[in-house]
Amino acid sequence: MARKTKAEAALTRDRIVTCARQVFSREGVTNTSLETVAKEAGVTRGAVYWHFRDKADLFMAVRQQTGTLLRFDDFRTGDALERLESGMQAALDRLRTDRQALETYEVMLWKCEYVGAFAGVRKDLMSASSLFLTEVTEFYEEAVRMKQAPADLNPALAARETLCFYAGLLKLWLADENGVTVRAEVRQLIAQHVARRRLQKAV
Amino acid sequence: MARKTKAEAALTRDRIVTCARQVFSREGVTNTSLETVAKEAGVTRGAVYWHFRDKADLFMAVRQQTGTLLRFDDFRTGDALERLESGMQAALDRLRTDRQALETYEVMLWKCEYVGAFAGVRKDLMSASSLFLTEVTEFYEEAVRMKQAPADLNPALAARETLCFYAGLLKLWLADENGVTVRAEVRQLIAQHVARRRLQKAV
DNA sequence: AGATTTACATACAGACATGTATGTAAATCT
DNA sequence: AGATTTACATACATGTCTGTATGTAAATCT
Repeated sequence: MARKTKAEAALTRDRIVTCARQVFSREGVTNTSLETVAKEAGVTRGAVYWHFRDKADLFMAVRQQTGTLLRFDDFRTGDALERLESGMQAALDRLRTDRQALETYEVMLWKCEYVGAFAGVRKDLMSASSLFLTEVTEFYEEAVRMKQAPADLNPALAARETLCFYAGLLKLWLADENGVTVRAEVRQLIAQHVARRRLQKAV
Repeated sequence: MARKTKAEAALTRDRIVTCARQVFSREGVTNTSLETVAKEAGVTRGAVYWHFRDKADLFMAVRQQTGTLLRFDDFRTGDALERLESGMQAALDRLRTDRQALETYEVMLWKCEYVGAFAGVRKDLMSASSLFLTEVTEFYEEAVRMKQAPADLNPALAARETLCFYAGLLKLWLADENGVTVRAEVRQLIAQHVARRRLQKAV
């Protein structure tokens, strides 16, 4: 077949990744055949195997194309607790407005089996969790220093609770298509979670 | 082949379910072939198809064999917040001590793709979440009535936050094999989560 | 401008899974 | 005790997916 330009090849690759995400989201990662992905992208499996070693590799590309959902360093204004809240709000906002992010995370949290070649991905996710812990612990430390949080707040432990909250929120939000459990009230939920860590005036 | 007694048949069925759980846990639900399950159980696929319609049906049986992790009605002593905490502590305790529960929940949360025939199971999980919300909301309502929680606590919203916390905790606990993120401190985490809802004395 | 890659499409080989149909001997029913 | 089910094992028919090997024309390199 006629060789494509580098730029064209890059487009092909991108199309494959995009289609892979959609097919993964429809049929689940394991049930997805590379043939289906290829057809959807208007190429043959040859192209897929040219750009990616196997399905796991393609899955990695899907994740990278979307990138990280939660990026605290995008928020540099406000106190530590405000930045924490903004970060989480932005993450959940992105799920609402960015279909690509929505699909990617639904695949990661509900439509992927972390076994075999994918077991490593789970380690990745846990690394991301560790990073989250580090950052949020710092937020809480700062909040305590600045007297915005009670002095007896244990930053590391509080950060772990926030991690659980965030992880569960993501997972439930994605499954809650009817908005009955959490989707309708995400903003309040996040706000409340952070507010509960703020130092209360004596009653 | 020689026909088995009703009791023997029941044992066979149970063995198949048990082995299915183990194989699911090793290889993931989708990657598991009924042939593998059958071999592991010392039978042929014939036996599997006799007892179960298909893999989804078998998966349901695996879930039912383990049952519900969180059962608040096992705890009838103490105030509402104590019962809430006991319930969650017991659930996480069970994961530690009950290998069957551990495997089942690891399969459900990390090794199953909720697509196709399994999409319905996800609805199930969301129904369980709704039930959780109902129960926990009642706990918080009671806590407010009894002045154990601040009067301005919104029970429904607080329950949703607790649901997120619990869901995330389960998921992270299962993945945290090294105990670096949450496993080492579950007890404190749960205690802290509930304690934060308790009415604080004025500072 | 010629040599060399590249970016795929096509073809091949093999494994594996599923569902059903059929057989059968013993358990259970009447 | 005979008729009927039951609890499987066996056999069959079929589809699907994977990975690799090979072909090729145009892009890129020199």
